[in-house]
Amino acid sequence: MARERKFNTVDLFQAAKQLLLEYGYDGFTFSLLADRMDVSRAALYKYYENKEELITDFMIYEMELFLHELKEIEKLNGFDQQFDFLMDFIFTKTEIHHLIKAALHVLAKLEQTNINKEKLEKLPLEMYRYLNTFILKGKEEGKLKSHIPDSLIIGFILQTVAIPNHFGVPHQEWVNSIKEIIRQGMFNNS
Amino acid sequence: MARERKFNTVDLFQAAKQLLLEYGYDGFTFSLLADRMDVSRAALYKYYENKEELITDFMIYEMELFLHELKEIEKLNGFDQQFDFLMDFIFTKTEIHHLIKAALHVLAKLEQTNINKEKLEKLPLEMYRYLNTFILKGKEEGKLKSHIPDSLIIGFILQTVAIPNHFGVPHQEWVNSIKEIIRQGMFNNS
DNA sequence: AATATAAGTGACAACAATGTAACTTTAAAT
DNA sequence: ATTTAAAGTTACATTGTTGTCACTTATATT
Repeated sequence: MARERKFNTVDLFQAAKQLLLEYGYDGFTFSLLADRMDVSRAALYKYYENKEELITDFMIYEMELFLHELKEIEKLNGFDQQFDFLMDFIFTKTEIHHLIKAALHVLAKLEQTNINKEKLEKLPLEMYRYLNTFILKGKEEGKLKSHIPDSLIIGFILQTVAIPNHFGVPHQEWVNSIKEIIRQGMFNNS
Repeated sequence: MARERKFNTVDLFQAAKQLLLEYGYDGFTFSLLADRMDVSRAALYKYYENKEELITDFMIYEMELFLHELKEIEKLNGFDQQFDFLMDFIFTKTEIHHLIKAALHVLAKLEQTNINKEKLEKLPLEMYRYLNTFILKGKEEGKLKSHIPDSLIIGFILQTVAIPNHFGVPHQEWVNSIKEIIRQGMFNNS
């Protein structure tokens, strides 16, 4: 008994993602999104009470997807292979880093009453906890230095994707160098 | 023959800095700044044509200050001491990292006509060039691995200040661990 | 004391985003 | 064919920022 929908949620999130990466959280508006979806602005209000709710919904979707894909790591044996997988994986998902940052930005402003707040707060922690088991494995296998805090190891690895390649070093060389620094540092052994 | 000024540029920049870090570039408004300075909004327009001009002026001031203080590094002898100085220095100036990011954000939107554009573009490069001589020294002394791109080494070091310390690791342990990772990596030698 | 002039203010129009309410359209169910 | 209800649109009031202009205030110079 209802009319056909002009757009689906996945397409909407796709467009929202592009706009968020292009304009940032503050630059993102319903007008922009409505235009891009060829739909009236008011139509969006049928599904989302406001910008916050739409964006938090989108972020939860995006981070769950990321976490789901990350779990492929379990299929690999041994820490070394998993380390390589993780590094390559996050470099195919550089956007997630920006989105997580945006998520923190949103969280700071979020109304206490927002339904999504709790869920959105949990997801980064879940990711950390998940990666933590990976770190633990590395330490148990004697691969990772045991005296370095787990959270720093995780943060360090995730942060590398945000290093700006101002001078256009070729991607593979860039990634390989980063892996080497993480593994053995940038100093020569003396 | 003129009335006394209610505020000076340094105080203004101080307030602007706080507001920028608190609200981000987009959240920063003349109303906010005027309120904080106990001055009418229109008064600000006597000195700056718009938000862009004020913020770019401020950023140039801030980055020049940073660069100036960084040059203390020249008083130290040998790469090892300079490395330590640099690491400690950027950790006393974590805001500069956010400001540089904001600067890039501004640059992207800046009108071609903006007088400050050229100058603002040059400063990060100047900083890179300056740090580059430091990197070169490390390579010449045989301390730094010569096959890792200079720009990555610099970016890597600068980026470490942005790693979020979600779990509140004590500052000194945090910084020391970062130094160790940068120097020798997070893997055990095998 | 008079004056010139920079410093500062208040008020206005223009613009854009937000959220809502009354309306129209479409298609499935009866 | 009629009804029903969700999908979508148009139009409006509200809010806040922006930039500008005419105006007032204060002070150094004459």
